[in-house]
Amino acid sequence: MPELPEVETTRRGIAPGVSGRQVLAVDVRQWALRWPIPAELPARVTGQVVRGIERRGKYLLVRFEHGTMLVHLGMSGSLRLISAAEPLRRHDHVIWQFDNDLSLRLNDPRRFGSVLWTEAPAEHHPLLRDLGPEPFSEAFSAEYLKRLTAHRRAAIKTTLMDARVVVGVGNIYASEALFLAGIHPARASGRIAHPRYERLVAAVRQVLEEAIAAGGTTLRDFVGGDGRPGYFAQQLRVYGRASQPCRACAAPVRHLRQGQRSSYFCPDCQK
DNA sequence: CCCGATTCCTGTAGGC
DNA sequence: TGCCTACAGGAATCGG
Repeated sequence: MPELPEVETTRRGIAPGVSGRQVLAVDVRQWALRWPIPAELPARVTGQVVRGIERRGKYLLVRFEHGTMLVHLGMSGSLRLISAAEPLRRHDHVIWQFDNDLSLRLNDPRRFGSVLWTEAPAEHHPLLRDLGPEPFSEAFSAEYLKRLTAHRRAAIKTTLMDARVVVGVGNIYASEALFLAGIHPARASGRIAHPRYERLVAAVRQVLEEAIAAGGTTLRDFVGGDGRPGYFAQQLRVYGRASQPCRACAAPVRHLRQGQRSSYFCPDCQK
């Protein structure tokens, strides 16, 4: 599922093929995604040259001279850069045609993704404005987490997945990071000592780095910009491994439901 | 302010 | 074999 590593993998996969290229046409076949695609987007983007592609949290920012296109992959979305001659697939919702005979295609069976357009500074966009720090930035620190959660009773797993706290960490990597940090997913975030937050910050970074290196995690839909799946699923320590032995201590991994979401943890390694 | 529940969507797996 | 239900999950939004 597209969390930070999958979005970053996508960015790295498509950036070389689209940066500096001109958009010849935009074909929207399904306007109703998580948010409606702005009606003016094809006209705004057509004819412009891609200046570069950045990432903010799970959003891709496609920079043009006169604005920024925001792309979010939701939970089943993928972007592939392929030959313009390739036949369309089911759930290919948006097709960008470039001047190098390549086309970028957004495929999203569940349509939780979004494609938006803004001419204001992108960081002012309502969907980006309240985002927390990037996990690899200095702003994401034990001090920051400790202060932010001082009086919070919500479970740390839920807190980690809140994009206002830190961006990019979804359901899979939240479970993985908490395992690495030795913290129980249901522990109240306000009751975690500073040294344990130090471990958590390092764990979040470690698991995201490992996943990026593996090209992301593919459980079902995800493919990178080149159409290949990610291979981090094989390295998952607890996610999806209920009743299988913990890779550290062999105790059976447990499953827990937190706010309609599945969490996985080792009852011996995580307190 | 905080926090948990609900909501959008489709494909798939499991039960009977 | 086929029907039905549960589940997967990012994240905005709503209600307490």
